[in-house]
Amino acid sequence: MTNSDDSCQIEYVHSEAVSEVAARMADEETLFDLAELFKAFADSTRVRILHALSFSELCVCDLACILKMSSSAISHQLRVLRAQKIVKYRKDGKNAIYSLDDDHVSVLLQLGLDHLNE
Amino acid sequence: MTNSDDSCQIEYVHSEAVSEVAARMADEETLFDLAELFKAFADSTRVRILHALSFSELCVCDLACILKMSSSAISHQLRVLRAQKIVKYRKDGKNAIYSLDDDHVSVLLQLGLDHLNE
DNA sequence: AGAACAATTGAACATATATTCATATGTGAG
DNA sequence: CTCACATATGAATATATGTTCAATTGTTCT
Repeated sequence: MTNSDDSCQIEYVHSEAVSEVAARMADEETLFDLAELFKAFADSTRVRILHALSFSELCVCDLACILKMSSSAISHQLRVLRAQKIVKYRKDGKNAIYSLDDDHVSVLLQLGLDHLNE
Repeated sequence: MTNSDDSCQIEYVHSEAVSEVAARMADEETLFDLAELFKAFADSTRVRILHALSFSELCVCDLACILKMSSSAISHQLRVLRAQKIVKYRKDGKNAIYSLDDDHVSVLLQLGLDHLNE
């Protein structure tokens, strides 16, 4: 006998584990936001930007120079990173000096690298 | 005088910081792989799968039940997670029982949640 | 062997997104 | 004020990606 929800045949699966896990799941909005956060790290240009900023604060032009990309492309990506509060910046004359927003960011990057090297 | 590389006007930027950072940058391949890793976390379905697996090992059908999605959709996403060695599985009769591959995964998820709650 | 089920996979479609190009804004120098 | 420059932004395009649907594989049970 299948459940009316065709994606869930409750009679056939590990119902104890399922109900326990279902009860402990964080709300969807939180997990959605978490995915949005990881999306900010999910692009090689942005990862390179963050990796560069883990060594020193830098302006848009510096980043463009280091990554050999246009300032426009960098600026678009910094917008994504700003939106997730992953980087912050201050204005210094014509320049916008960017830096990592907090320690979580370096730690996340390092943890990712650790995973790759396991 | 601008550099021949139009994305890099070395005379105008913070050349000390730029050259120091450029020297310390990890190779592009590593950073590309790091972005690929984060991509695996950059989707709300996959985040929900991983969050669920952080409580208990589960088969595809269990996950479909918990997330109220088709087994096919879940399976496609598990493929992405397997490719990054984020989840592992064992066969148990008709079922494939999935679990998180290592502790890094839970730590990454938790660190992400910490960032959201700051 | 044949039926039922779990899981996987390929193709297709719809949506999201990264870069480019053109343009706009704001700042400092002359 | 005007020019040069740094940065930001909107539109457009090309590419990547998530889900659905259909079909396949592999297992258990009779």
